[in-house]
Amino acid sequence: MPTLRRDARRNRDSIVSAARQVFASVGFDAPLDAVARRAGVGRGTLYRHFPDRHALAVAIFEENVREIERAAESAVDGPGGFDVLLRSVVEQQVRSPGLVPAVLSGTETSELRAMGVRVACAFAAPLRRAQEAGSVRSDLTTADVVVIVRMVTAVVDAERDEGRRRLAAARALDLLGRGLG
Amino acid sequence: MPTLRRDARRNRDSIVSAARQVFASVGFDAPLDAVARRAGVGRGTLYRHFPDRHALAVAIFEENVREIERAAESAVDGPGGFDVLLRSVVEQQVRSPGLVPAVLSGTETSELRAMGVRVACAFAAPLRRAQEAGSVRSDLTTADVVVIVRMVTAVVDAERDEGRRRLAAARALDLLGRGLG
Amino acid sequence: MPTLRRDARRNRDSIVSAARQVFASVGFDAPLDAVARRAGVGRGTLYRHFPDRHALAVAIFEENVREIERAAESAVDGPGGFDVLLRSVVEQQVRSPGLVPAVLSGTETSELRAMGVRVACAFAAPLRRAQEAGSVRSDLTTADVVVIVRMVTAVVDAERDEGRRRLAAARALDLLGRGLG
Amino acid sequence: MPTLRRDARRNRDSIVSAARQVFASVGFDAPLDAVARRAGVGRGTLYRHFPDRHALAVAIFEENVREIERAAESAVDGPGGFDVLLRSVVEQQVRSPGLVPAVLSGTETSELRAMGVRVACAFAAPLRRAQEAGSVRSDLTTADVVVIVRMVTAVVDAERDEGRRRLAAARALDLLGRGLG
DNA sequence: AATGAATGAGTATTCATTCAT
DNA sequence: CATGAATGAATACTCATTCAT
Repeated sequence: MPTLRRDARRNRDSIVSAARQVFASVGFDAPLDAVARRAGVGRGTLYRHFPDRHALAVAIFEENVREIERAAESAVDGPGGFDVLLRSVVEQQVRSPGLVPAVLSGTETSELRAMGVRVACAFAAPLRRAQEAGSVRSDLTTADVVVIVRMVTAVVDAERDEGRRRLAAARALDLLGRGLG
Repeated sequence: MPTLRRDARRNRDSIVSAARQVFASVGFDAPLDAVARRAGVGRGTLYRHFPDRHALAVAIFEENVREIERAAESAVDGPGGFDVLLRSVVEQQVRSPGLVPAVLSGTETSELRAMGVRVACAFAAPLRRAQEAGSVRSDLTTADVVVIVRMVTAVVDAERDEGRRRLAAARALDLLGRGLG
Repeated sequence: MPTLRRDARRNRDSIVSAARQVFASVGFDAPLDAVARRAGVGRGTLYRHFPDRHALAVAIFEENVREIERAAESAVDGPGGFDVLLRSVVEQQVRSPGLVPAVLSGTETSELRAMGVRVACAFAAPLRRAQEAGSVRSDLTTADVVVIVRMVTAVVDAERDEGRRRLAAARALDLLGRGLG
Repeated sequence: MPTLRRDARRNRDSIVSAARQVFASVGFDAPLDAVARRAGVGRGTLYRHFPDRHALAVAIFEENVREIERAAESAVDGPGGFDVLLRSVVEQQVRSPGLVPAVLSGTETSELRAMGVRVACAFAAPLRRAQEAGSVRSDLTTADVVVIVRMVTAVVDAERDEGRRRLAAARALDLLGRGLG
């Protein structure tokens, strides 16, 4: 469905946005009704756009991934691009609570797996440049980057309050950056 | 309940063990019925021992924490004790899948918080010794250790198969140990 | 609506034909959506032509009844006309599966009742001729003919496959024709 | 489940009885809620006993078939046993409206097929005796008997009112008994 | 006029929790 | 005490019908 009627598009967007908020405050197992209500649409409309909860998670992540891809394109230049990109991804996680269970329960899904690949790809160039500049160890792969994001996200998601989430993220990045030794 | 009739004790243990298995294979949101059935007890019995799902999670973690405390006591001696202890905790996570949602959804609970503290305490002496020996950076706190465990667990729990979980754990520990730079 | 714009007419026909197929394969309680989709029209169009499921059933039966009336006109001549007509009606049932629930649930409707009357009328002349020739017992009424059709239909509709439906019809007609004694 | 707790048994029976009434007055597609309500039990109880609508139909038919089997046992004696048995089955249909859709929609099911076989078996001895006495044509099989029952049932179920149902049954039996010729 | 998006009432279904046996 | 039957609130989901485009 590349082209969607204007109003349908608006509804779809409302729903995804509502899902973000509801999942953030109630959890990923929130009633889908609550999502529909907050989006201001009927049950059926929700179901038309997203046949199940998982489809909703995919849509949310899709937006996140796209944002990461955009960030990757802007940040390609210097050797510090990797760090900037990583921090922007972490910041995204700080502001998007409640999605970890979605990731975990859906690891199997090919869609989510594909998104992981896209995130890895987005990091490819900046990572290479940083490694060439010597600011990142040379055996780090893009798969490792995804792992790193996952680690930070886990720490972040242990907190509710945004400020504390940001603090937790910083500490996690610090531990990761300098190593334990 | 320090003293429990022998058979009641056996029931309780069956239930916790069943809960481990069920949560591992179905997920933490499995029907409690499934737990009771696998434990071979009636609904009422499960209910008598554990008023709700959370109590079950606490009981499971209680066993885990106790195991950690035991490991901490055995490993106090050398400067490598910290590393050994950390690895044993990680190994425990490798073998206990499906509990992350429990941790995440229950972070607020005082019981779980208390267990975090106990884990931190268990690490206190080994950590201090490792820092004195210079094998671990001196600004690392026991709270950081809990954070580290959380990070590794998140990576581990992205996999189902035990072998892959162990591999994932190793990579996460490697990233953490040597740092990104 | 005797006069209908050419394209509207085509739409209407597509819908009735689609309804036949869908009711046959899914059952009379199939979603009307499925009918619209198979007809290649929008929901609204289906709705314009047929305000509800019942109207659709009526339209299908209307075609059937008209076919019976045509058959009756061609077969008026000989004393065997009754038998030929009855067999052609039965053959129609063999080829139109899934309509029994429609008949049953809609017995009350005046439209369907009227159609029953039309079927009875179609049989009037052939029946009289057959009775005069002595090949059909004289106390048989046209109402009985409708009953007979219903009986055969019930037996036919217990089968899915067209071949078996035809076989079942033959057996039912045989039982009816020769009596049990 | 050969032995069922006394109260559970009572509930089960209430449900089947309620289902009979509800299906008779509302139709086989009545909301299951209505059945539960009329039985005076909760939704869950209905589901515990009967996982779906079909299971309910099977239970109803089971009672019917058992009644037929009992009738068959009492009526074995004379050559008129066949006729008596057939009439008692027809009378059962007269008093159990609304089940035809159930039969039709479930023809495929092995349970229902098995019940058809049981009905056929019940008729075996009486049929043989009647054939030996010459009161029933010799090529009639027990499968034909099931067909006959189906035919009568179809005619009966075209009426709502019990009196008219009985009348319709009589006419159908008459047509069948004497044949059309 | 045709389309298909939106609506929401109606129904199915699950499962935590209570309670009779 | 243990059991598992019963309950019903909560939730999922479908689909007839309306209506904006």
